[in-house]
Amino acid sequence: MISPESRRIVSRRTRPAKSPLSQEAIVSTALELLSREGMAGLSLRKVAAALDTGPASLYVYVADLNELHVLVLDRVLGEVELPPEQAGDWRNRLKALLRSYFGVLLARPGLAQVALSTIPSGPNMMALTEALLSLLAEGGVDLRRAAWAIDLLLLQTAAVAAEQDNRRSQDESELARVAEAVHSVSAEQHPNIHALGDELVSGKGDRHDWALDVLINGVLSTPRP
Amino acid sequence: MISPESRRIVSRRTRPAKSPLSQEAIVSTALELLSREGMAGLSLRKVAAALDTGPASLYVYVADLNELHVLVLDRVLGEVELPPEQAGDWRNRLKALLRSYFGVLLARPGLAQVALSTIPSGPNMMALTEALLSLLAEGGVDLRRAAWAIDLLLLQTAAVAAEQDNRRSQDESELARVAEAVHSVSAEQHPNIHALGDELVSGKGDRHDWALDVLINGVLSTPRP
DNA sequence: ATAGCAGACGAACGGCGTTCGTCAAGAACA
DNA sequence: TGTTCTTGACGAACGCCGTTCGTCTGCTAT
Repeated sequence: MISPESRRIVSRRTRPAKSPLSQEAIVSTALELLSREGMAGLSLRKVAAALDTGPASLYVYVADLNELHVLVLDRVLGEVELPPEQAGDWRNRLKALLRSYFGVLLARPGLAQVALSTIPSGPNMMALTEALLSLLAEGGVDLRRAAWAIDLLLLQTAAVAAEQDNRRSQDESELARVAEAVHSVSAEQHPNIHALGDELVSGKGDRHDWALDVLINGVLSTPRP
Repeated sequence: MISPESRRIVSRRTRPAKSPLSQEAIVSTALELLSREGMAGLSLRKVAAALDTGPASLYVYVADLNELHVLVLDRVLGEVELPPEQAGDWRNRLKALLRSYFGVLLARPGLAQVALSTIPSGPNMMALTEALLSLLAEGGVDLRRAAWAIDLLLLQTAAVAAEQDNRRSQDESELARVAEAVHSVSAEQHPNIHALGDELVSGKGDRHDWALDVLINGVLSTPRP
Protein backbone atom coordinates (compact mmCIF):
# COMPACT_ATOMS: atom_id res chain seq x y z
CA MET A 1 0.00 0.00 0.00
CA ILE A 2 1.17 3.48 -0.80
CA SER A 3 0.77 5.91 2.02
CA PRO A 4 -1.85 8.63 1.47
CA GLU A 5 0.77 11.34 1.77
CA SER A 6 2.94 10.10 -1.05
CA ARG A 7 -0.07 9.59 -3.25
CA ARG A 8 -1.20 13.09 -2.53
CA ILE A 9 2.17 14.55 -3.39
CA VAL A 10 2.38 12.76 -6.70
CA SER A 11 -1.07 13.86 -7.78
CA ARG A 12 -0.36 17.43 -6.70
CA ARG A 13 2.73 17.38 -8.81
CA THR A 14 0.71 16.27 -11.82
CA ARG A 15 -2.01 18.79 -11.20
CA PRO A 16 -0.23 21.41 -9.13
CA ALA A 17 -2.92 23.30 -7.27
CA LYS A 18 -5.41 20.46 -7.60
CA SER A 19 -8.74 21.34 -9.16
CA PRO A 20 -10.80 23.48 -6.87
CA LEU A 21 -14.03 21.53 -6.89
CA SER A 22 -16.98 23.42 -8.32
CA GLN A 23 -20.12 22.76 -10.28
CA GLU A 24 -18.49 24.16 -13.39
CA ALA A 25 -15.46 21.92 -13.07
CA ILE A 26 -17.69 18.92 -12.51
CA VAL A 27 -19.82 19.66 -15.55
CA SER A 28 -16.74 20.23 -17.69
CA THR A 29 -15.21 16.95 -16.62
CA ALA A 30 -18.50 15.18 -17.21
CA LEU A 31 -18.68 16.70 -20.67
CA GLU A 32 -15.21 15.44 -21.53
CA LEU A 33 -16.18 12.00 -20.36
CA LEU A 34 -19.41 12.18 -22.34
CA SER A 35 -17.64 13.11 -25.55
CA ARG A 36 -15.18 10.29 -25.09
CA GLU A 37 -17.38 7.48 -23.85
CA GLY A 38 -20.96 8.53 -24.44
CA MET A 39 -23.76 8.72 -21.92
CA ALA A 40 -23.44 5.04 -21.06
CA GLY A 41 -19.92 5.62 -19.78
CA LEU A 42 -20.74 8.77 -17.85
CA SER A 43 -20.91 8.06 -14.14
CA LEU A 44 -20.44 10.08 -11.01
CA ARG A 45 -17.67 7.76 -9.96
CA LYS A 46 -15.70 8.33 -13.14
CA VAL A 47 -16.17 12.08 -12.94
CA ALA A 48 -14.96 11.99 -9.36
CA ALA A 49 -11.98 9.85 -10.32
CA ALA A 50 -11.08 12.26 -13.12
CA LEU A 51 -11.15 15.06 -10.56
CA ASP A 52 -8.93 13.00 -8.27
CA THR A 53 -11.47 12.62 -5.51
CA GLY A 54 -14.20 10.29 -4.30
CA PRO A 55 -17.79 10.22 -5.50
CA ALA A 56 -19.18 11.62 -2.25
CA SER A 57 -17.40 14.91 -2.83
CA LEU A 58 -19.53 15.75 -5.84
CA TYR A 59 -22.74 15.85 -3.88
CA VAL A 60 -21.93 19.26 -2.51
CA TYR A 61 -22.35 20.77 -5.97
CA VAL A 62 -24.73 18.36 -7.69
CA ALA A 63 -27.87 16.93 -6.15
CA ASP A 64 -27.76 13.65 -8.03
CA LEU A 65 -26.92 12.04 -11.33
CA ASN A 66 -30.02 13.35 -13.00
CA GLU A 67 -29.13 16.93 -12.16
CA LEU A 68 -25.70 16.37 -13.63
CA HIS A 69 -27.34 15.17 -16.83
CA VAL A 70 -29.47 18.30 -16.98
CA LEU A 71 -26.48 20.54 -16.37
CA VAL A 72 -24.43 18.79 -19.03
CA LEU A 73 -27.25 19.07 -21.53
CA ASP A 74 -27.68 22.78 -21.03
CA ARG A 75 -23.94 23.31 -21.24
CA VAL A 76 -23.86 21.51 -24.57
CA LEU A 77 -26.83 23.49 -25.85
CA GLY A 78 -24.57 26.52 -25.71
CA GLU A 79 -22.95 25.17 -28.87
CA VAL A 80 -26.13 25.49 -30.90
CA GLU A 81 -25.60 28.20 -33.48
CA LEU A 82 -28.36 30.64 -32.88
CA PRO A 83 -29.35 33.14 -35.54
CA PRO A 84 -27.58 33.87 -38.76
CA GLU A 85 -29.99 36.86 -38.60
CA GLN A 86 -29.58 37.65 -42.26
CA ALA A 87 -28.94 34.96 -44.88
CA GLY A 88 -32.21 33.41 -45.91
CA ASP A 89 -35.85 33.76 -45.03
CA TRP A 90 -37.21 32.79 -41.63
CA ARG A 91 -38.05 29.31 -42.80
CA ASN A 92 -34.52 28.44 -43.82
CA ARG A 93 -33.10 30.05 -40.71
CA LEU A 94 -35.52 28.05 -38.60
CA LYS A 95 -34.46 24.86 -40.31
CA ALA A 96 -30.80 25.74 -39.91
CA LEU A 97 -31.29 26.35 -36.21
CA LEU A 98 -33.01 23.03 -35.71
CA ARG A 99 -30.38 21.27 -37.75
CA SER A 100 -27.75 22.76 -35.48
CA TYR A 101 -29.67 21.55 -32.43
CA PHE A 102 -29.91 18.17 -34.10
CA GLY A 103 -26.19 18.04 -34.77
CA VAL A 104 -25.25 19.04 -31.25
CA LEU A 105 -27.43 16.31 -29.78
CA LEU A 106 -26.09 13.73 -32.16
CA ALA A 107 -22.46 14.64 -31.53
CA ARG A 108 -22.49 12.97 -28.11
CA PRO A 109 -23.69 9.39 -27.98
CA GLY A 110 -26.78 9.11 -25.84
CA LEU A 111 -27.29 12.80 -25.29
CA ALA A 112 -30.47 12.91 -27.34
CA GLN A 113 -32.06 10.53 -24.86
CA VAL A 114 -31.33 13.01 -22.10
CA ALA A 115 -33.04 15.75 -24.06
CA LEU A 116 -36.10 13.50 -24.17
CA SER A 117 -36.06 12.76 -20.43
CA THR A 118 -36.02 16.26 -19.05
CA ILE A 119 -37.75 19.56 -19.44
CA PRO A 120 -34.62 21.69 -19.53
CA SER A 121 -34.71 25.16 -18.11
CA GLY A 122 -31.12 26.30 -18.28
CA PRO A 123 -30.04 29.61 -19.80
CA ASN A 124 -28.95 28.10 -23.09
CA MET A 125 -32.28 26.37 -23.51
CA MET A 126 -33.97 29.68 -22.82
CA ALA A 127 -31.95 31.36 -25.54
CA LEU A 128 -32.81 28.58 -27.96
CA THR A 129 -36.49 28.82 -27.08
CA GLU A 130 -36.49 32.57 -27.54
CA ALA A 131 -34.80 32.28 -30.91
CA LEU A 132 -37.37 29.75 -32.09
CA LEU A 133 -40.25 31.90 -30.93
CA SER A 134 -38.99 34.96 -32.70
CA LEU A 135 -38.36 33.04 -35.92
CA LEU A 136 -41.90 31.74 -35.89
CA ALA A 137 -43.19 35.21 -35.13
CA GLU A 138 -41.29 36.43 -38.14
CA GLY A 139 -43.09 33.77 -40.13
CA GLY A 140 -46.42 35.15 -39.07
CA VAL A 141 -47.28 32.49 -36.52
CA ASP A 142 -49.10 34.02 -33.61
CA LEU A 143 -47.46 33.63 -30.23
CA ARG A 144 -49.92 31.21 -28.69
CA ARG A 145 -49.55 28.84 -31.58
CA ALA A 146 -45.80 29.26 -31.59
CA ALA A 147 -45.65 28.24 -27.92
CA TRP A 148 -47.01 24.84 -28.82
CA ALA A 149 -45.15 24.63 -32.09
CA ILE A 150 -41.68 24.93 -30.62
CA ASP A 151 -42.40 22.07 -28.28
CA LEU A 152 -43.33 20.03 -31.30
CA LEU A 153 -40.24 21.04 -33.23
CA LEU A 154 -37.81 20.45 -30.38
CA LEU A 155 -39.35 17.15 -29.39
CA GLN A 156 -39.39 15.84 -32.93
CA THR A 157 -35.82 16.89 -33.56
CA ALA A 158 -34.60 15.26 -30.37
CA ALA A 159 -36.55 12.12 -31.15
CA VAL A 160 -35.06 11.79 -34.61
CA ALA A 161 -31.60 12.41 -33.15
CA ALA A 162 -32.18 9.70 -30.58
CA GLU A 163 -33.31 7.28 -33.25
CA GLN A 164 -30.26 7.90 -35.43
CA ASP A 165 -28.05 7.66 -32.39
CA ASN A 166 -29.46 4.24 -31.58
CA ARG A 167 -29.05 3.13 -35.15
CA ARG A 168 -25.40 4.15 -35.00
CA SER A 169 -24.57 2.54 -31.70
CA GLN A 170 -26.44 -0.69 -32.21
CA ASP A 171 -24.44 -3.50 -33.69
CA GLU A 172 -25.22 -4.40 -37.26
CA SER A 173 -26.75 -7.74 -36.43
CA GLU A 174 -29.57 -5.87 -34.73
CA LEU A 175 -30.24 -3.81 -37.82
CA ALA A 176 -30.02 -6.85 -40.02
CA ARG A 177 -32.61 -8.52 -37.81
CA VAL A 178 -35.01 -5.63 -38.35
CA ALA A 179 -34.48 -5.61 -42.10
CA GLU A 180 -35.00 -9.34 -42.21
CA ALA A 181 -38.22 -9.05 -40.22
CA VAL A 182 -39.53 -6.48 -42.67
CA HIS A 183 -38.62 -8.56 -45.69
CA SER A 184 -39.97 -11.84 -44.44
CA VAL A 185 -43.43 -10.42 -44.00
CA SER A 186 -46.03 -12.21 -46.04
CA ALA A 187 -47.67 -10.28 -48.85
CA GLU A 188 -51.10 -11.47 -47.75
CA GLN A 189 -50.84 -10.52 -44.09
CA HIS A 190 -49.12 -7.16 -44.50
CA PRO A 191 -49.37 -6.10 -48.14
CA ASN A 192 -48.27 -2.51 -47.57
CA ILE A 193 -45.14 -3.44 -45.62
CA HIS A 194 -44.36 -6.09 -48.19
CA ALA A 195 -44.69 -3.62 -51.03
CA LEU A 196 -42.43 -1.08 -49.39
CA GLY A 197 -39.57 -3.38 -48.48
CA ASP A 198 -36.39 -1.51 -47.72
CA GLU A 199 -38.08 1.85 -48.05
CA LEU A 200 -39.22 1.52 -44.45
CA VAL A 201 -35.79 0.83 -43.08
CA SER A 202 -33.61 3.15 -45.10
CA GLY A 203 -32.34 5.81 -42.78
CA LYS A 204 -31.09 8.68 -44.86
CA GLY A 205 -30.47 12.24 -43.74
CA ASP A 206 -33.09 13.56 -46.12
CA ARG A 207 -35.72 12.26 -43.78
CA HIS A 208 -35.10 14.80 -41.10
CA ASP A 209 -35.18 17.62 -43.60
CA TRP A 210 -38.46 16.40 -44.97
CA ALA A 211 -39.77 16.01 -41.43
CA LEU A 212 -38.94 19.63 -40.67
CA ASP A 213 -40.88 20.77 -43.72
CA VAL A 214 -43.80 18.62 -42.68
CA LEU A 215 -43.82 20.17 -39.24
CA ILE A 216 -43.50 23.73 -40.46
CA ASN A 217 -46.19 23.30 -43.10
CA GLY A 218 -48.39 21.64 -40.54
CA VAL A 219 -47.92 24.40 -38.01
CA LEU A 220 -48.72 27.04 -40.60
CA SER A 221 -51.95 25.36 -41.62
CA THR A 222 -53.25 24.22 -38.24
CA PRO A 223 -54.69 26.86 -35.91
CA ARG A 224 -54.84 26.22 -32.22
CA PRO A 225 -58.14 25.06 -30.73
CA MET B 1 -29.05 -22.14 7.08
CA ILE B 2 -31.95 -24.09 5.67
CA SER B 3 -30.95 -27.08 3.63
CA PRO B 4 -31.58 -26.80 -0.12
CA GLU B 5 -33.94 -29.77 -0.04
CA SER B 6 -36.36 -28.30 2.46
CA ARG B 7 -36.36 -24.99 0.65
CA ARG B 8 -37.11 -26.78 -2.56
CA ILE B 9 -40.03 -28.65 -1.06
CA VAL B 10 -41.57 -25.52 0.41
CA SER B 11 -41.37 -23.58 -2.82
CA ARG B 12 -42.81 -26.50 -4.78
CA ARG B 13 -45.70 -26.64 -2.38
CA THR B 14 -46.37 -22.95 -2.86
CA ARG B 15 -46.14 -23.16 -6.63
CA PRO B 16 -46.85 -26.84 -7.23
CA ALA B 17 -45.29 -27.60 -10.59
CA LYS B 18 -42.98 -24.58 -10.45
CA SER B 19 -43.04 -22.28 -13.44
CA PRO B 20 -41.49 -23.97 -16.43
CA LEU B 21 -39.04 -21.31 -17.49
CA SER B 22 -39.67 -19.89 -20.95
CA GLN B 23 -39.34 -16.65 -22.81
CA GLU B 24 -43.07 -16.10 -22.57
CA ALA B 25 -43.12 -16.62 -18.82
CA ILE B 26 -40.18 -14.26 -18.42
CA VAL B 27 -41.79 -11.54 -20.50
CA SER B 28 -45.09 -11.95 -18.63
CA THR B 29 -43.38 -11.63 -15.28
CA ALA B 30 -41.41 -8.64 -16.50
CA LEU B 31 -44.62 -7.03 -17.68
CA GLU B 32 -46.22 -7.50 -14.26
CA LEU B 33 -43.21 -5.94 -12.64
CA LEU B 34 -43.25 -3.10 -15.14
CA SER B 35 -46.89 -2.29 -14.48
CA ARG B 36 -46.30 -2.29 -10.76
CA GLU B 37 -42.95 -0.52 -10.46
CA GLY B 38 -42.25 1.09 -13.82
CA MET B 39 -39.20 0.66 -15.99
CA ALA B 40 -36.89 1.90 -13.27
CA GLY B 41 -37.88 -1.01 -11.06
CA LEU B 42 -37.65 -3.63 -13.79
CA SER B 43 -34.50 -5.69 -13.43
CA LEU B 44 -33.42 -9.14 -14.43
CA ARG B 45 -32.78 -9.97 -10.82
CA LYS B 46 -36.32 -9.11 -9.77
CA VAL B 47 -37.81 -11.04 -12.66
CA ALA B 48 -35.70 -14.02 -11.70
CA ALA B 49 -36.72 -13.69 -8.06
CA ALA B 50 -40.39 -13.55 -9.03
CA LEU B 51 -39.87 -16.76 -10.98
CA ASP B 52 -38.19 -18.30 -7.95
CA THR B 53 -34.79 -18.68 -9.55
CA GLY B 54 -31.48 -16.90 -9.96
CA PRO B 55 -30.67 -14.27 -12.56
CA ALA B 56 -28.35 -16.54 -14.50
CA SER B 57 -31.23 -18.82 -15.45
CA LEU B 58 -32.87 -16.19 -17.59
CA TYR B 59 -29.99 -15.97 -20.01
CA VAL B 60 -31.06 -19.15 -21.73
CA TYR B 61 -34.16 -17.39 -23.06
CA VAL B 62 -33.12 -13.75 -23.18
CA ALA B 63 -29.83 -12.45 -24.51
CA ASP B 64 -29.62 -9.45 -22.22
CA LEU B 65 -31.64 -6.75 -20.53
CA ASN B 66 -32.09 -4.79 -23.72
CA GLU B 67 -33.65 -7.76 -25.48
CA LEU B 68 -36.05 -8.15 -22.58
CA HIS B 69 -37.06 -4.52 -22.99
CA VAL B 70 -37.74 -5.04 -26.67
CA LEU B 71 -39.78 -8.15 -26.00
CA VAL B 72 -41.81 -6.43 -23.31
CA LEU B 73 -42.46 -3.48 -25.59
CA ASP B 74 -43.76 -5.60 -28.41
CA ARG B 75 -45.91 -7.61 -26.02
CA VAL B 76 -47.48 -4.41 -24.74
CA LEU B 77 -48.06 -3.15 -28.27
CA GLY B 78 -50.50 -6.00 -28.64
CA GLU B 79 -52.89 -3.92 -26.55
CA VAL B 80 -53.07 -1.13 -29.10
CA GLU B 81 -56.58 -1.09 -30.51
CA LEU B 82 -56.10 -1.43 -34.22
CA PRO B 83 -58.83 -0.40 -36.63
CA PRO B 84 -62.40 0.38 -35.80
CA GLU B 85 -62.69 -0.11 -39.62
CA GLN B 86 -65.99 1.74 -39.80
CA ALA B 87 -66.85 4.63 -37.49
CA GLY B 88 -65.33 7.77 -38.85
CA ASP B 89 -63.19 8.82 -41.75
CA TRP B 90 -59.59 7.73 -42.14
CA ARG B 91 -58.31 10.81 -40.38
CA ASN B 92 -60.23 10.21 -37.20
CA ARG B 93 -59.41 6.54 -37.25
CA LEU B 94 -55.75 7.39 -37.70
CA LYS B 95 -55.89 9.73 -34.75
CA ALA B 96 -57.71 7.15 -32.66
CA LEU B 97 -55.06 4.58 -33.45
CA LEU B 98 -52.25 6.88 -32.47
CA ARG B 99 -54.07 7.90 -29.33
CA SER B 100 -54.35 4.26 -28.41
CA TYR B 101 -50.62 3.81 -29.02
CA PHE B 102 -50.05 6.87 -26.91
CA GLY B 103 -52.18 5.55 -24.07
CA VAL B 104 -50.52 2.15 -24.07
CA LEU B 105 -47.08 3.72 -23.83
CA LEU B 106 -48.14 6.06 -21.09
CA ALA B 107 -49.82 3.33 -19.04
CA ARG B 108 -46.45 1.92 -17.95
CA PRO B 109 -44.02 4.37 -16.41
CA GLY B 110 -40.88 4.60 -18.47
CA LEU B 111 -42.09 2.48 -21.36
CA ALA B 112 -42.20 5.39 -23.79
CA GLN B 113 -38.45 5.79 -23.32
CA VAL B 114 -37.99 2.22 -24.48
CA ALA B 115 -40.02 2.93 -27.60
CA LEU B 116 -37.57 5.74 -28.32
CA SER B 117 -34.47 3.59 -27.79
CA THR B 118 -35.24 0.74 -30.13
CA ILE B 119 -36.37 0.08 -33.65
CA PRO B 120 -38.93 -2.55 -32.79
CA SER B 121 -39.59 -5.36 -35.22
CA GLY B 122 -41.93 -7.65 -33.34
CA PRO B 123 -45.19 -8.94 -34.79
CA ASN B 124 -47.35 -6.44 -32.97
CA MET B 125 -45.26 -3.56 -34.23
CA MET B 126 -45.65 -4.97 -37.72
CA ALA B 127 -49.41 -5.03 -37.36
CA LEU B 128 -49.40 -1.46 -36.10
CA THR B 129 -47.21 -0.34 -38.98
CA GLU B 130 -49.41 -2.06 -41.52
CA ALA B 131 -52.52 -0.46 -40.07
CA LEU B 132 -50.95 2.98 -40.23
CA LEU B 133 -49.86 2.48 -43.81
CA SER B 134 -53.29 1.39 -44.95
CA LEU B 135 -54.97 4.30 -43.16
CA LEU B 136 -52.67 6.75 -44.90
CA ALA B 137 -53.27 5.01 -48.21
CA GLU B 138 -56.98 5.42 -47.62
CA GLY B 139 -56.30 9.10 -47.12
CA GLY B 140 -54.69 9.32 -50.53
CA VAL B 141 -51.08 9.47 -49.35
CA ASP B 142 -48.88 7.57 -51.75
CA LEU B 143 -46.95 4.68 -50.29
CA ARG B 144 -43.47 6.19 -50.48
CA ARG B 145 -44.56 9.24 -48.59
CA ALA B 146 -46.50 7.13 -46.12
CA ALA B 147 -43.35 5.14 -45.33
CA TRP B 148 -41.69 8.26 -44.03
CA ALA B 149 -44.85 9.64 -42.50
CA ILE B 150 -45.50 6.73 -40.15
CA ASP B 151 -42.01 7.07 -38.77
CA LEU B 152 -42.78 10.68 -38.05
CA LEU B 153 -46.12 9.90 -36.46
CA LEU B 154 -44.85 7.08 -34.28
CA LEU B 155 -41.77 8.96 -33.18
CA GLN B 156 -43.69 12.09 -32.31
CA THR B 157 -46.30 10.15 -30.38
CA ALA B 158 -43.71 8.26 -28.40
CA ALA B 159 -41.80 11.47 -27.70
CA VAL B 160 -44.87 13.23 -26.37
CA ALA B 161 -45.70 10.18 -24.27
CA ALA B 162 -42.19 10.21 -22.85
CA GLU B 163 -42.43 13.87 -22.04
CA GLN B 164 -45.73 13.51 -20.21
CA ASP B 165 -44.40 10.46 -18.43
CA ASN B 166 -41.46 12.46 -17.16
CA ARG B 167 -43.70 15.28 -16.09
CA ARG B 168 -45.77 12.83 -14.11
CA SER B 169 -42.93 11.00 -12.41
CA GLN B 170 -40.82 14.04 -11.60
CA ASP B 171 -41.43 15.54 -8.23
CA GLU B 172 -43.24 18.86 -8.20
CA SER B 173 -40.28 20.86 -7.06
CA GLU B 174 -38.66 20.11 -10.39
CA LEU B 175 -41.65 21.45 -12.29
CA ALA B 176 -41.84 24.47 -10.05
CA ARG B 177 -38.20 25.13 -10.82
CA VAL B 178 -38.94 25.17 -14.55
CA ALA B 179 -41.95 27.43 -14.14
CA GLU B 180 -39.92 29.77 -11.98
CA ALA B 181 -37.14 29.88 -14.57
CA VAL B 182 -39.63 30.81 -17.27
CA HIS B 183 -41.23 33.53 -15.17
CA SER B 184 -38.06 35.12 -13.93
CA VAL B 185 -36.86 35.78 -17.45
CA SER B 186 -36.26 39.42 -18.16
CA ALA B 187 -38.54 41.11 -20.65
CA GLU B 188 -35.57 42.72 -22.38
CA GLN B 189 -33.51 39.60 -22.85
CA HIS B 190 -36.26 37.20 -23.85
CA PRO B 191 -39.36 39.21 -24.74
CA ASN B 192 -41.25 36.35 -26.35
CA ILE B 193 -40.77 33.97 -23.45
CA HIS B 194 -41.69 36.74 -21.06
CA ALA B 195 -44.87 37.51 -22.97
CA LEU B 196 -45.96 33.88 -23.03
CA GLY B 197 -45.45 33.09 -19.38
CA ASP B 198 -47.28 29.95 -18.28
CA GLU B 199 -48.43 29.21 -21.80
CA LEU B 200 -45.09 27.53 -22.43
CA VAL B 201 -45.31 25.26 -19.43
CA SER B 202 -48.97 24.31 -19.41
CA GLY B 203 -49.14 20.62 -20.27
CA LYS B 204 -52.69 19.87 -21.28
CA GLY B 205 -53.91 16.87 -23.22
CA ASP B 206 -55.13 19.08 -26.05
CA ARG B 207 -51.57 19.52 -27.12
CA HIS B 208 -51.15 16.00 -28.41
CA ASP B 209 -54.37 16.23 -30.35
CA TRP B 210 -53.25 19.44 -31.95
CA ALA B 211 -49.86 17.92 -32.66
CA LEU B 212 -51.48 15.04 -34.51
CA ASP B 213 -53.43 17.45 -36.69
CA VAL B 214 -50.25 19.38 -37.40
CA LEU B 215 -48.48 16.22 -38.47
CA ILE B 216 -51.32 14.97 -40.63
CA ASN B 217 -51.82 18.33 -42.31
CA GLY B 218 -48.09 18.60 -42.84
CA VAL B 219 -47.83 15.15 -44.36
CA LEU B 220 -50.72 15.88 -46.72
CA SER B 221 -49.15 19.09 -47.95
CA THR B 222 -45.49 18.07 -48.15
CA PRO B 223 -44.45 15.81 -51.03
CA ARG B 224 -41.34 13.73 -50.70
CA PRO B 225 -38.18 14.99 -52.36
C1' DA C 1 -26.33 -49.02 -19.75
C1' DT C 2 -24.07 -45.02 -21.16
C1' DA C 3 -22.58 -40.95 -23.38
C1' DG C 4 -23.89 -36.40 -24.63
C1' DC C 5 -26.27 -32.37 -24.08
C1' DA C 6 -29.04 -28.56 -22.81
C1' DG C 7 -31.39 -26.25 -19.10
C1' DA C 8 -30.71 -24.51 -14.52
C1' DC C 9 -28.35 -21.92 -11.25
C1' DG C 10 -24.95 -20.67 -7.09
C1' DA C 11 -21.34 -17.74 -6.73
C1' DA C 12 -18.73 -14.28 -7.90
C1' DC C 13 -16.94 -9.98 -10.47
C1' DG C 14 -17.00 -5.39 -11.37
C1' DG C 15 -19.68 -1.50 -11.61
C1' DC C 16 -23.15 1.77 -10.08
C1' DG C 17 -25.74 5.84 -7.11
C1' DT C 18 -26.17 7.36 -2.79
C1' DT C 19 -25.65 8.03 2.42
C1' DC C 20 -23.31 8.46 6.75
C1' DG C 21 -19.99 9.87 9.91
C1' DT C 22 -15.77 11.98 10.37
C1' DC C 23 -12.29 15.32 9.55
C1' DA C 24 -9.99 19.60 8.54
C1' DA C 25 -9.85 24.32 7.44
C1' DG C 26 -11.50 28.60 7.56
C1' DA C 27 -14.94 32.32 9.34
C1' DA C 28 -17.15 34.61 12.98
C1' DC C 29 -16.96 35.98 17.19
C1' DA C 30 -15.33 36.63 22.10
C1' DT D 1 -5.46 35.48 20.63
C1' DG D 2 -8.52 31.61 21.71
C1' DT D 3 -12.91 29.31 20.80
C1' DT D 4 -16.92 27.94 18.59
C1' DC D 5 -19.53 27.17 14.23
C1' DT D 6 -19.98 26.23 9.60
C1' DT D 7 -19.00 24.09 5.44
C1' DG D 8 -16.50 21.56 1.94
C1' DA D 9 -14.15 17.13 1.38
C1' DC D 10 -14.13 12.32 1.44
C1' DG D 11 -13.29 7.14 3.08
C1' DA D 12 -16.15 3.55 3.80
C1' DA D 13 -19.96 1.16 3.32
C1' DC D 14 -24.83 -0.30 1.72
C1' DG D 15 -27.64 -2.20 -1.50
C1' DC D 16 -28.52 -2.48 -5.92
C1' DC D 17 -27.44 -3.85 -10.81
C1' DG D 18 -26.01 -6.87 -15.45
C1' DT D 19 -23.35 -10.42 -16.76
C1' DT D 20 -20.17 -14.63 -16.78
C1' DC D 21 -18.23 -18.97 -15.31
C1' DG D 22 -18.22 -23.50 -13.87
C1' DT D 23 -20.84 -27.02 -12.11
C1' DC D 24 -24.66 -29.91 -11.50
C1' DT D 25 -28.71 -32.47 -12.99
C1' DG D 26 -32.02 -34.79 -15.52
C1' DC D 27 -33.34 -36.18 -20.02
C1' DT D 28 -32.53 -38.11 -24.79
C1' DA D 29 -30.46 -40.74 -28.15
C1' DT D 30 -27.58 -44.20 -28.80
